[in-house]
Amino acid sequence: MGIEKELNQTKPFRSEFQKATINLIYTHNWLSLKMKNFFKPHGITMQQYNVLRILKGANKPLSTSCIRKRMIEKMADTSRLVERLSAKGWVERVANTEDKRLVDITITKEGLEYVLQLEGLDRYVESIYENLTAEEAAKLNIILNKLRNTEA
Amino acid sequence: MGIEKELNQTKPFRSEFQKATINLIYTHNWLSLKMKNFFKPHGITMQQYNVLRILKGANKPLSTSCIRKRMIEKMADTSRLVERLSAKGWVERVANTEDKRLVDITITKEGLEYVLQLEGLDRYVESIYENLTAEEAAKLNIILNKLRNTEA
DNA sequence: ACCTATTAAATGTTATAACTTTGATGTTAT
DNA sequence: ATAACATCAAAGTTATAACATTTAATAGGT
Repeated sequence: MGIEKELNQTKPFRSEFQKATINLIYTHNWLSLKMKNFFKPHGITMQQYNVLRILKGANKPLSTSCIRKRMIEKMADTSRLVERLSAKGWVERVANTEDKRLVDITITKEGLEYVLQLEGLDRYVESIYENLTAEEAAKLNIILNKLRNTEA
Repeated sequence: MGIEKELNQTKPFRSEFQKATINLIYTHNWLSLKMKNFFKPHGITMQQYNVLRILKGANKPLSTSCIRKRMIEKMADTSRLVERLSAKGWVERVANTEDKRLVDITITKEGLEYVLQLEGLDRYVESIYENLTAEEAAKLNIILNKLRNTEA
């Protein structure tokens, strides 16, 4: 049964494809609720954390649009998201000298410390997946990539 | 590579679990963008469609909280969602006589016609999954259910 | 019967995702 | 060189998801 039961569904799914659609949305919801609750006491949203991690990983200034391209969930609103991070003192914005349309965004020392302080996240993520073996997680990754038609 | 490449990521993932987390969020986003674009020309959101389908499947009046429990994405705001459906003439609200706290919500004839008119959705969903075999979709469902620790 | 706790729906509020427009640069083709 | 087009960030607007509060009704314990 699984998902049908959780949604009180009376009729079986028409196909495994239809079921997978519901299952993906439902599981994403289940997962992101957990993640959100993890981040909440730290005073940061998943999106904001994502941007800080991108800047940390890049190790160089990135433009707003460049950040958006790398975000897990693309947002039309990256400008204001960065604005909020800047208000918290976690990033700095400097106009790019070569292309005046661009704004170079850098993570500050405070922002870096903030991200590092959240390292407990990795352990938390592992704990979420306690029901799956590494092989199953790998299989999941392969199937999701194949679904989106990219190489595994 | 797969997801790392799509996000311009420089460093590999720490584990298949971490990768699966990103992959689930990213794939959900990819999927729901497709779904949203499918629904948009029909003047309805995924959430609203979900509620109409729940009412169609139930074949009897359901209370607001009952609908919320069956929704793929639970919303605190089901009251107002139903209100919007009612404004469009797709559902009707009647106070429950036995328990006056409850509101019985029924799908109207117009709402039913509206849902039926969207049946092309099934074909569209199948087309999204053209990269996966039915076996792979089934495997995906089993892994997702196991992740959430429900029977497959 | 009475008090308390619980449940349901609606409402008020806030933050933000989604969409659109604007204005400033930059690029390309003629 | 210039016109047409493309790109980028920011700002305006709107709809709504998220959170908290309110009001009403019911259930449960004494």
